[in-house]
Amino acid sequence: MSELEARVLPEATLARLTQYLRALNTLEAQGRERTSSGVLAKEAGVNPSILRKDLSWLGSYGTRGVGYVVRELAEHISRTLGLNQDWKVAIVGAGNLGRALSGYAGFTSRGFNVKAILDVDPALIGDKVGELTVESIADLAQVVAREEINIAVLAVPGDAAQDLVYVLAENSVRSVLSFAPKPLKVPTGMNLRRVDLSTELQILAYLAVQG
Amino acid sequence: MSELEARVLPEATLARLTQYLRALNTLEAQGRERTSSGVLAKEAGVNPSILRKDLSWLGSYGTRGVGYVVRELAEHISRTLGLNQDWKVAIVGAGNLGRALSGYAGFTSRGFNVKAILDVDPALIGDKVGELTVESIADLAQVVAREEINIAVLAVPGDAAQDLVYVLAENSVRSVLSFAPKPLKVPTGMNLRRVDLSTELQILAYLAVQG
DNA sequence: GAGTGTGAAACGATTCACAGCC
DNA sequence: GGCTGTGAATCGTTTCACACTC
Repeated sequence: MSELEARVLPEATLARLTQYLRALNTLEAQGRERTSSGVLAKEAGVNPSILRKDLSWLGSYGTRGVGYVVRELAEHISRTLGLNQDWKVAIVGAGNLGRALSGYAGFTSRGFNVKAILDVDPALIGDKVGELTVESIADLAQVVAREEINIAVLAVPGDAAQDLVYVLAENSVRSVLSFAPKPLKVPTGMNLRRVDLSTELQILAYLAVQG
Repeated sequence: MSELEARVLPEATLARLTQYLRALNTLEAQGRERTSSGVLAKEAGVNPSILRKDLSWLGSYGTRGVGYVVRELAEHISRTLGLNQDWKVAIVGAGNLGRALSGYAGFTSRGFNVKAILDVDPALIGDKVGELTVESIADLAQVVAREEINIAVLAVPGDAAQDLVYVLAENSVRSVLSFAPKPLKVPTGMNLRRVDLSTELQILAYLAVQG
């Protein structure tokens, strides 16, 4: 049951790097050319110590006694995260959530382009969603090839999700973000991340009871 | 040691308990009355060892050499998570995401009821979203009181989110699930959890480059 | 024999604290 | 003097392994 894959960056570091990037953009928008781990950490909502440790995975990009050059550091993190290339996203599932995600700003920024939206339901196929037209999941292979999809977002009910993971894998989609409430098995070589909204609510409920 | 010591579940355990609950429901739907840590762990996508350790926080509810009674264990986890009470949810932000969430099954199950949806934009106020009518954030205090809201879901742009956290806190909403891309400061006593969709995509992008 | 419950070991992530450099 | 970069200490989580119970 090895999760395998020699991963260069620790998972936790990876998640924070995206926050630093956002914080650096904010600082740059404010006209700041340089920053320090203290300032940046505050903006990103973490402590300076872990920030420096995280950055040390990328090599030495700061100057002792001075700090970091905002643009330089942002560029370097971007490159590390693979954000200097274009990502083509397909949304699988054209229900409420799928439709909302297809237009969601967080999904259409920084190199992520939603290129297609698909569904199984014949009643939905042909519908316009923003600039896209809902296509059939039966045509997934063609859609993936045509749009050169490299990331899929699964916004379908739990039962359908597992099958779709395999279909996507067969069509060389190797990165999937799932909103299905169930844990999914993934073929080796596929990266899957889950966002589980009802789990989040349940955790809040517990914390509220404690509070 | 002390019996009076507040027993707080580790965060990681808490997140998994919700998965066990879902797995138990699946098993119950299959007509199974009893299960073991092995079977349950497989269904929940974790290893049996951590499952037993997690359950040990709740006390001893299994039988050695036999396993667990499905319904009994589910009931016990439910109670621990505070799911035996009713939770009244307000969605703040009636854009695409807010609308989608208000009808999302994961949000309307297991004791969570979406009771209100609010926005700042006068153009949206009065709109129907499912059975709800969009109300003004200016009326938040009344809405919270009227519907006895105890959880808020923030589906607004990043800049608006921080102010809203304070407004919610002033109105005694102590649990918030935020979809804003920024880390937010929270007043003491407030529980906030974040779902950051663009971070998830960025992590996938990195993993894809690695793989 | 089967499977739980739990100390102890291993692992991983965070924080501390300071040497090194500007 | 100020701030980075990083080993060492700490803290939290997961895995192991086995005593114990049915």
